[in-house]
Amino acid sequence: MSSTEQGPFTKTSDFDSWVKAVWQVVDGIPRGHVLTYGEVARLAGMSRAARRVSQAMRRAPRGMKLPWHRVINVQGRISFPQDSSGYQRQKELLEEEGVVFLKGKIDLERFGYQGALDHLLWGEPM
DNA sequence: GGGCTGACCTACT
DNA sequence: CAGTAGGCCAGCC
Repeated sequence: MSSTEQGPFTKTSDFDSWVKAVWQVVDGIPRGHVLTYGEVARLAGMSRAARRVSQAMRRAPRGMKLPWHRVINVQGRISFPQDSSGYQRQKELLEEEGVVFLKGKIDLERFGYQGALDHLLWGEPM
């Protein structure tokens, strides 16, 4: 038993399996909510692979209709350059679902998974 | 094999 | 709050 376990995916050949796990996690994000790259990586089984989540989503087939726009960075911001078409497209899709941008940022306490659970337990803040 | 890039994250200043 | 530094690791040259 190693004390420095990193996860079930230690070989490159396992990366493809992990990619599919990422697709499932992203596909499970409810409308109107978001997850960070790090959260998706952890839920898929590799806590330190936040940077690989974008690779995984880019590999997804078009027909899958993956809700890629519900994945943002831990700062609550969209990870595309602000002047890119990808940024605009992602922001539109999210606002269409009721996600609110405040000064270019999304309140993770409110629209993230953890935030949703907290609201159920503690009630709506404000 | 080596070096660079990137839809990232944490910690520190 | 902004900026920096180190860590992460698959993919591409």
